[in-house]
Amino acid sequence: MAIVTVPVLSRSERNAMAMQAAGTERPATIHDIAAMCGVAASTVSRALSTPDRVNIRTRARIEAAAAQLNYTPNSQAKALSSGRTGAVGVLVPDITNPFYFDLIRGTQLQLKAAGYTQLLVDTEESDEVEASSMEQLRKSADGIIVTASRLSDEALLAAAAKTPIVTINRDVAGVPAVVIDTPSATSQALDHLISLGHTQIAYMAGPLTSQSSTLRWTALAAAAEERGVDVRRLGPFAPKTQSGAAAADAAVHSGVTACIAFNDLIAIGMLQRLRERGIRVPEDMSVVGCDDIFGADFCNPPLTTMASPIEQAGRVAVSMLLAQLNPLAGGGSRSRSLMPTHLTVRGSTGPAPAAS
Amino acid sequence: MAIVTVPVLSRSERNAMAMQAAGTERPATIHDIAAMCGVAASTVSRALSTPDRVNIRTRARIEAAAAQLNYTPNSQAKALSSGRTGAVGVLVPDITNPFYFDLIRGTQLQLKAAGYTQLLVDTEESDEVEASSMEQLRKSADGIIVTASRLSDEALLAAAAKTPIVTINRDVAGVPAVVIDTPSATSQALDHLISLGHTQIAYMAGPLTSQSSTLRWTALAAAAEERGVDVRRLGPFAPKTQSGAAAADAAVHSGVTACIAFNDLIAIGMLQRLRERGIRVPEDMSVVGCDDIFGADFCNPPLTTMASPIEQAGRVAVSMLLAQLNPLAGGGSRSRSLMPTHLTVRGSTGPAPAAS
DNA sequence: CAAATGATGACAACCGATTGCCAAATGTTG
DNA sequence: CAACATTTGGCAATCGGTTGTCATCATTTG
Repeated sequence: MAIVTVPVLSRSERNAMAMQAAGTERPATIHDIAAMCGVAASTVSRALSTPDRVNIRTRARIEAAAAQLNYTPNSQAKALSSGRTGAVGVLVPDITNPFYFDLIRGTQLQLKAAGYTQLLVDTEESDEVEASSMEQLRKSADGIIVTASRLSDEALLAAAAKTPIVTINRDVAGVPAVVIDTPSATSQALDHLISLGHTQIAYMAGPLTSQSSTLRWTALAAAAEERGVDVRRLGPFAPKTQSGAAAADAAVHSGVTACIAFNDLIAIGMLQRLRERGIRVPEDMSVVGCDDIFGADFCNPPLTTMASPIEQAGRVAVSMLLAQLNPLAGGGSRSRSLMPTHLTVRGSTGPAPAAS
Repeated sequence: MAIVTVPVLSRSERNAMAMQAAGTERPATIHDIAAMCGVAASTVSRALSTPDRVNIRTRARIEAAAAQLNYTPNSQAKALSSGRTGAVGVLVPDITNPFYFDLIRGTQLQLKAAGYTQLLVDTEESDEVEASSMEQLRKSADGIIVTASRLSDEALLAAAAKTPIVTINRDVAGVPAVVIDTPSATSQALDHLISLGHTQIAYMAGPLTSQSSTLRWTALAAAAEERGVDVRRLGPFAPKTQSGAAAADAAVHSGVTACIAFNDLIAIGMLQRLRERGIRVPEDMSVVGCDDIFGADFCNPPLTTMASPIEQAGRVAVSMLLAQLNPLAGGGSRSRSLMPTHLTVRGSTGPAPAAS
């Protein structure tokens, strides 16, 4: 029986063969550069990451070779040895919600500017998915931005101990957070409605698990008491336009003349339903939304809403996270950032109808 | 001078110390499992990835240990050695555009279902950013979904030779593609307008680099000739609501009674501008959009538009890409998928005004 | 009972980078 | 010119897995 000797191939030989076979030019590695320059791979690594550590002449040679081979470091390998992945996870409860479009845009822009990659994850409004995603991201991302978390305070705190985290619209002591100050805008909305003569007002609540909704209601109820007007809470309603129909019906049935919705989606859904039912906005019913999402300005009528600097919130969250990741840059990173909001009055609010 | 002997620590010892020091429980590795079960790390690897290759009893022990340690494989390391990252890049020209929201949702859902991670990248409508992103993703993703590419046919073809790619709304021979059949819907839109008595119609074109816009215009011009009506092309206009103002003015100035916009954003922008100028829709001017994005149903008036199965297109693109990645599953993967569209008539189109 | 067969699991190389440590080369000073 | 200080760059271990190869052990068969 003949013994077939299989020649042992060096890395570059194999690479060359692979290229020949597949026609697919394999990305260059530091070894390729090292071979080309006649130095060790470690020197190449240093030349590119710690330039001072390498003679300026060899560095120049290496840089030239790198450019010629069109070298780009393999991020996987980098991540494995250095421990940092250059990626940041962004968790949103529902990509469908336009609110998060602006947020995602903000994080995306800021992350890209800092050379990071964005890993977008839809947690489907589920705390379980959220928890498992975070666990997963712990290894594949350097940090996580969690929006409108559905997790318990304890769970969030525990997670924050393991991974750098910044939350958005979820305030837990000990976890850096960006909070959009809609509760204060809620009072403005109430004053706006009161100035229009409304005294019977409803708050169309969001999900029970939403801290934002709770905070808004608390602020609203306090302000209402203070001002001596009647504000009742209806719902909860899912933050989708479809829920707007139920919300509209509930509002009409309750006899109020104005309502403040948890968010613009519900408000826009209400507008549609009210129109269907022949109830005029704002003549018969005033509607205030929250967030000023895409569409709030061109719906019918245009929506009076509490404008949130959503995209900016995303950017700030990224900045806070990056400050946490690279403490060197100084500038003591604040652990909490409150984003101001303001009321944008459009066509969906008007004077209260004469008492019937 | 005393010689201090630094004890050499084993991996697990170091790990233990790190845990003690930081209080941060480091994720378990196959080595931890191996140590716990008294087997080699490679055996653990096989037990988890090639179960048949390992005795059922040891496998059970390993699985138990893995569960107890709450083991999750490190995706970076996996990617490094296996060559596959479990991630798919999704390139969109502009995250701002609501069209891509639906698309992103579709890809996200389908990718997650298949256990893949989505890497979202905004190419900012720039061919350079697009090219560099693709080069970057070549190593950090198993495949790429490119929407409305700004690259040349050659560049796309070259890229597709190096990485599995599926394009959306960009048809290049040799590159798998999902194409939304808006050109055919354009003819339907034309017929709809003709049936309403319009004879002077404008097409508000999108970016010159957009193949979709060109194809729609070609189909529209052909259909117009066939039917003997006058359709002129105006623009190009950027696909943003802000461009709608210019588009509206151009349409009015050209004297047409109806226009078909490249997409809903332009159409919605037009509606706003026309309203500002006191031009009634649809009494004075009919407007047709394209895509049926979020907001098209509740703008004022609701927009007649060519409805695209956007989310579905995203899902199909993912399926095609995954079929390309795992050819084993059989089912000869088609290289081109045409998504049907249809006209959704709402309030923005009406009978042509009596000749003035 | 010995030989052939197959199941099982350990060893070690490898993926592409980073980094501590050390030796060689270079430069400086007395 | 010797002694010492500094660069400079290579070696090798490491990150956490995967996978080819091979020795070993148990089982079946002649």
